Amino acid sequence: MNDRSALLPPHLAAEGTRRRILEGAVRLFATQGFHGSSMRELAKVVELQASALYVHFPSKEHVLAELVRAGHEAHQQAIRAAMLEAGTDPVAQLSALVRVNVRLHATHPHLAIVVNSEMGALSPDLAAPGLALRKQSAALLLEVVERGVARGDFSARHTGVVVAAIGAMGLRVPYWYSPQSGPNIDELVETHVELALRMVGAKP
Amino acid sequence: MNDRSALLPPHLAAEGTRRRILEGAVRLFATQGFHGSSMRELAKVVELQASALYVHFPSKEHVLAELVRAGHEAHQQAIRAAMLEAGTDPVAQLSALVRVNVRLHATHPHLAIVVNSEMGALSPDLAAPGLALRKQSAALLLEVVERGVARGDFSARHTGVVVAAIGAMGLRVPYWYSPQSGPNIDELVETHVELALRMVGAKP
DNA sequence: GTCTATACTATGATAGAC
DNA sequence: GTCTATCATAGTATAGAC
Repeated sequence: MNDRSALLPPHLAAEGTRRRILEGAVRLFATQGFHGSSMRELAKVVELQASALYVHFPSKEHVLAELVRAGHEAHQQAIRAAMLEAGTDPVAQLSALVRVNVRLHATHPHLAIVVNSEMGALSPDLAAPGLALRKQSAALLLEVVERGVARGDFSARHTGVVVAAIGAMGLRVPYWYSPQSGPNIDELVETHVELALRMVGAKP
Repeated sequence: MNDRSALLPPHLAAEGTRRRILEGAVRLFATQGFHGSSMRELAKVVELQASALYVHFPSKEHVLAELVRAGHEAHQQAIRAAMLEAGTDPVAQLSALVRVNVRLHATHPHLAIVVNSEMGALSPDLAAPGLALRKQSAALLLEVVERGVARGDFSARHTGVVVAAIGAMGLRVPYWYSPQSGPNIDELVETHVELALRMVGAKP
């Protein structure tokens, strides 16, 4: 987790105070958790009175919901773009998915942590859209791997476990990676691509 | 996460009401988080009044601390036993570490989730012992992999990233795995061993 | 849009009877 | 060891002035 990395994806539709609130919230929620952060704390970070927050968001939960929504949207958009460029080769498709997933998690660690760790604090209604996108991404990764196995490009046997493991290593990146004390982001990404290809048993 | 799996490791030194409190707490903290659970909720789960909890633990934080302590101790004990049986072969050592790590996470999912997700809620004093054990386990895994590379058994290049990825896939197991809807635990464990060996580029 | 003031509730924790 | 009753504080959220 690096303090200088982008807090929010660049295309997030929020400006001025609303954006500053979201930036404060993503840092607070990532480090202390949603339930471990209060509206008063958030107000202090953004240099407002707590009551002023309610002009921009109807509740604390809606602040989290907006972060989770933005995170999932950025993720889905990145995946979609990557897949369009990847062609039909399973090796290229898997590489593209891992590449974009790890890069996003490494460049937006706070948001990734909030999306991954704090989504359970949302009511079912507010969590549903994110869960749907998540399911979709997982299914896409599984399809790519199973198609690779069917074509003979990959040799993995328990594809469900392999896909979970590939997802896991990307998911955990924001919890340990720092561009200061490790490889740069390009090396991190390409190492993960190489790992994923080994995990599915891609023909060398 | 499976409701019927063991909530606490069998050797935990707690009986009677104290143990029931810890069992209720590990379920509550795993599903709602430490800050998302109240002492009144915990009391209701254990069928006590909230004030009775303070006879057994001086504070809510100490309940969490005891869970975290027990989790780390069980983990370290299991790793130690596995390494003693593994001999000097890096392949056998890495296999043993992954095997025991994944098995523990799969058989005690609630405790694993609490240890991994809620430790940040502890004050530095109460978190320190756990952090030390964690660092030790991570260092051991890194040593095994680097020794394997030095001996020519493994071919991995960025060992730090590879070790983080191997740890990540084990860490995430309790968040997705269910013995009902997937492979049994033995298959899960052996699949992870195979994945880890592929990740480090073990000679076939 | 932001402020001050405040309502209302939930929370961690304690006191004292049994 | 557990109960009822209670305290003190912190929490989310609202009202109304500017």
